[in-house]
Amino acid sequence: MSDDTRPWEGIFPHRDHDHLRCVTDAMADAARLCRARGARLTTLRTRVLEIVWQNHKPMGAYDILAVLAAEGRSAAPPTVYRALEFLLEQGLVHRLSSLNAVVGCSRPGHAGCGQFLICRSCGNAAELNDSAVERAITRSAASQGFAVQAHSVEISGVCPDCR
Amino acid sequence: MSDDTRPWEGIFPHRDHDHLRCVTDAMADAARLCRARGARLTTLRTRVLEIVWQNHKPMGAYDILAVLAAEGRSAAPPTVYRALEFLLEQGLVHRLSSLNAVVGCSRPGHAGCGQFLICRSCGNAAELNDSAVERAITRSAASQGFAVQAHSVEISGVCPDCR
DNA sequence: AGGTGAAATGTTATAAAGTAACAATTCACC
DNA sequence: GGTGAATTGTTACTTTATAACATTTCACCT
Repeated sequence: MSDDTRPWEGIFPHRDHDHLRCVTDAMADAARLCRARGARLTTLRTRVLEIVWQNHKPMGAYDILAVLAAEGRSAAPPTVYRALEFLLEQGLVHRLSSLNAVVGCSRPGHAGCGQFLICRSCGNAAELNDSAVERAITRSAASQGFAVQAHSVEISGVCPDCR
Repeated sequence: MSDDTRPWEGIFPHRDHDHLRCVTDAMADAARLCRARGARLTTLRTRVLEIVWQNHKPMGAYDILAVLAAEGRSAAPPTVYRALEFLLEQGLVHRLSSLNAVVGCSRPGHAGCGQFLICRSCGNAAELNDSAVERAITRSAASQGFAVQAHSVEISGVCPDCR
């Protein structure tokens, strides 16, 4: 079964996973996608994306701002919100509205907006992309005659490592 | 098939539905549930619930505050947030984090936290309670070894009336 | 009925999250 | 190198939410 036909399920970030790999992959994906689209992944936007990818914990705009400020970079709220706006448009990060925070997209360039498992203990979040969930939601809305434009699924609980 | 075994699907609020009935039912349910639980549904909390039920549009805390203030009642943000905290605990309203707003629970006293269809055109929101969606989410989380404590499903689009 | 303590509400102040508006700078393109 | 659009800097502000403490109300007891 090819990677494109099998529903992609995702994995909760393990305590001992190779996170450097997460970061380098994410940055490489971002660069590739933006180049292909003619979107400008500037220094600032790159840095904000790196900060978001520091770990798998959803990060608030003001957390990002604090990191930028600590680096001596001139930064105010709009600096961060505009960079995030770009990254959201490009599908490089996702916004978790239940946390007022963003997290790196683990599968940029692919369709679907994912489901998010958020651990209340360690704070990590995992992006799933379960086609059964997507289908159930699409069907449920369709049964009401409702035209879906976007949806968010945010699941709060305790991850395997923390149990 | 009884009402308890059939998955309850919900209905998007129709333009011409009998809204007075929505309100009286909701207030009666709330009174009954709180009495049964020994929870104190005070005058203020009752009034806030009525305001939330004015219509099917999710309402922000400061919108509620404005209504209370217009009625001459002494009100500040904590007044509203505390009333909402109570109503949320009792499952009488739901919070839609994508809108920073709350909406009346259309099936108080029943399990499940529902899925929400939010119309971008008219602003109305409908609570569904699709067991297929619930099941898909539960399974998806379980496949990751993730213990679900709560989840939210917020679906944005266009309702049947607005199409 | 009056006393008592916990729950609820009032009040003031402040924190946290997000945006508007305009100036300065950078960058792709010519 | 010149030009205009996109990006970033900067200031000020709006919206959303909470902390802390004072006051009032209410169920419960005697």
